[in-house]
Amino acid sequence: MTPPPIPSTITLLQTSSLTSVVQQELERRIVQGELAPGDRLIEATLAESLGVSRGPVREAFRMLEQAGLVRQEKNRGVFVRHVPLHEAMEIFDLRAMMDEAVGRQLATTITPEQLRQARSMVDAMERTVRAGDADQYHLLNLEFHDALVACTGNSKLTALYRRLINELSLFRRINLADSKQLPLSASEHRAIVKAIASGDAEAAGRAMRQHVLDSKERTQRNNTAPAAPAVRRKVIHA
Amino acid sequence: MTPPPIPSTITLLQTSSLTSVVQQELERRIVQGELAPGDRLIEATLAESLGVSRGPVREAFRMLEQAGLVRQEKNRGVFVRHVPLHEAMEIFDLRAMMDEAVGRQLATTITPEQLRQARSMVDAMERTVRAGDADQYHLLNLEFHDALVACTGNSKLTALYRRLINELSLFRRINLADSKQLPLSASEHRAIVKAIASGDAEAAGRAMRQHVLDSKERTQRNNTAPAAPAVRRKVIHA
DNA sequence: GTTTTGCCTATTGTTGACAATCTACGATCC
DNA sequence: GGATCGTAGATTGTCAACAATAGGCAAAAC
Repeated sequence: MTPPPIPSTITLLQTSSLTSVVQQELERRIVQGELAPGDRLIEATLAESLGVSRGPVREAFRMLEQAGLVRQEKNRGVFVRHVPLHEAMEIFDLRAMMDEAVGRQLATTITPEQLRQARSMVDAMERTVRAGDADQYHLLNLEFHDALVACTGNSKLTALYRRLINELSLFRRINLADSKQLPLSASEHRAIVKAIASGDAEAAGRAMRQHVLDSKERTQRNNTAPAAPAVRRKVIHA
Repeated sequence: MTPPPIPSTITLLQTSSLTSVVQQELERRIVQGELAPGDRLIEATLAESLGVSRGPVREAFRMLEQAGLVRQEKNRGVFVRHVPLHEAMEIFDLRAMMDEAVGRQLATTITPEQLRQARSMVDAMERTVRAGDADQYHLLNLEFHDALVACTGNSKLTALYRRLINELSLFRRINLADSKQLPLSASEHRAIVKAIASGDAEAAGRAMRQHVLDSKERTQRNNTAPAAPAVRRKVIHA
């Protein structure tokens, strides 16, 4: 009778359990930085603030743990995970691997429509560079890479890629990169799209791989103690 | 007073919650095939048979869901996941990617001890080939590749790799491969170790990649309908 | 003054009960 | 005979209560 009974409401009730809602909300808070690495998540507090009981919260914790966003210590609690530098480096290596494969594949399989979208995203990034808006650039950068991965149609790859990006967001000073380096990053994006458009798989793969490894390099440098000349700091192991 | 209070017992109690035990047990049953794709897991039944309440079972379900081993339909239940051919192919592509990177890296970083172990595993596999024990070969094969990945020291990579292998075990007829092909697979392993030992990164990467892609190819062939000569089947999209 | 010991509180681990939903089966109607 | 509806049983979703553990604080011992 009611033509469009707002199917979104139906699917919402069919798919959304309290657990999944809590999981998504916590994931959002963690990835966006509202909850910082090391923060402790208290079941009862969260449950009350979200208006649910502890059960769904605990189940959401178990999901986030598998996703690598929190760490659970028995009888002690749940903490937002701390991603150390060396693990961030590992993740960059994995990204380099994946993005190289993405570039290679897209060089031969990308559609005109996808190419058009990629170009418009690069355009948008160049505009934010000129505007000097580093935060916005960071967002567009994530979207750009995510879109390219999604273009491959490999859902497994896409899912794993997104997880890695999520985890990487737990690494502290990831992109306080000087705004000096934005133009460089943007031009690399331009080159990537060009290589893909040219249909040269090897070149596209190389461009993607190198872009990620450059990003890794920059992160490495920005997070390595400048090491005061003659003084060596005491190293504290976690 | 008690000299060795069996520290394993202590760590066991410190780390093991009912949830984690249930999770491990279910994972074992699924990966080893005791629970087959499509099987329904009933909370109350499992809880009773394992001697726990439904809470820990539900939490374990949530973990297994994130690991890709089960699928949860709201209000309908939890089912062992069905990995369709196309997804298995995606996983093989991811493995090809990862193993190529593993080969490249190990060519320059493998230690003499690790090399010795790899060789002894290849020896063992060749013995099972001569004995015609396909099941045992399959096990050793998994161990061999797992060991190589672990040798890289990249824990993130290792964890993801293991997850993919786990999921792949949900793909039905994965290795009913004719025992005719075992010698071929074994000789490829020999070649891989040789390439790694030679220190030639490119060659080692190629050998690993090709080995996985061959495996993918064989799986593809074994699972594609023989296609009655002149008749073309209607394709059903999921 | 320092260390040890024993409580006390906050929080997590686990359980059982209740409410909501789905599935199957049989009765009713056409 | 076939389709629709309604009811019953089984199963999941959610909750609140109980048990067990960890961490802090104060009193006692030295």
